[in-house]
Amino acid sequence: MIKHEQAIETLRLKGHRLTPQRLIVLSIIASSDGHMGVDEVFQAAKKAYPYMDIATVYRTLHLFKDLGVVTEVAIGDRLHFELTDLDGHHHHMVCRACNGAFNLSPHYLAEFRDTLNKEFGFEPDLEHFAVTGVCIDCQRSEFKPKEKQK
Amino acid sequence: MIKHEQAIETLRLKGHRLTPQRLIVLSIIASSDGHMGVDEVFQAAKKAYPYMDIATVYRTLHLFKDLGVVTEVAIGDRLHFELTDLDGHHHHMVCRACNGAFNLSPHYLAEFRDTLNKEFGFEPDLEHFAVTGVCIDCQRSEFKPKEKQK
DNA sequence: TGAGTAATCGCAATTGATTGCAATAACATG
DNA sequence: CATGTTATTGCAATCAATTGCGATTACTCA
Repeated sequence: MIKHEQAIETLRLKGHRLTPQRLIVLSIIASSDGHMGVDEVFQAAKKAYPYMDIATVYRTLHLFKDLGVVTEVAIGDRLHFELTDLDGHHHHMVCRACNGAFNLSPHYLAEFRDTLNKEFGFEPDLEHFAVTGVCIDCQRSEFKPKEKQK
Repeated sequence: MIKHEQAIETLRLKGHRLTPQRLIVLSIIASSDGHMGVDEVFQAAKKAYPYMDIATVYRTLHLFKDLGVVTEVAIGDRLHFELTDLDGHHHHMVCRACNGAFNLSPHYLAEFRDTLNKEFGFEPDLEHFAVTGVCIDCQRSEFKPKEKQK
């Protein structure tokens, strides 16, 4: 759990307060291996601290995101968060048919970034990049138009 | 206004009804040269048809999007729509500092698509693609962290 | 042309996410 | 350790977007 410690240190260094709410949210995200939906985080946090408020969860996750501690991923039409993968960033391919998320190594985006830089001077946000599409399995099982998860 | 007619034909062919609400929303989008915010469309539509409901605007825009008549672009944290650029698709680079949207020709994405296809069998949705980042002007005028428009 | 039917609409309620504000509590300083 | 300052919280209100449902209306076919 070294990442956990590093994240706390980052908070202190940037002058943010170490509140129990923040530590709880951090430990929840850190103890999950994949990405978590906001409500998942909220429900888990309420178990540890019953007064936890959904607004605090959102504010905390956004703070962590701005600090680079967590990464935001849009899955379907909902926000998900995961601990930032410090050594070995990865991106996501999200299937709009099954909502599955697949990792994509940054290597595949490097060329694209270079081109935008050279041609337009545009610096794209590709650190936390997710591209939607249809995965190979859902392409095979003759594609049914998207259905909302609820 | 040939696009306008084509869009109406598309509606009929797919068995959708030609309601005044749909025709109004279509003409509003068609008469704008760029992309419009949902509320912009709504306000304009109410002038032509005072009973127009915001839910109808959203449903109509989503229908048009599914039919490929309009293209959805996320600018900042809000949805925008524009008539689909049939001959000569383009994508967007959206600056998160000034919220400006710049066109990007599909050529720059072709390579990326090919790679995902070959490596993973993943078919990305790049027809209506927008990448956020910081434009060249905002990079120069020493970058101020994002501020929400409201 | 008129009646039947299913798509669509308007309204109200709901959802996920954000924000204003007064009360609270984390940290710095003495 | 006590006190003051200010960030942060909890709550409620709000926002953009979506949805359920009964009423309406566009279209089909006799």
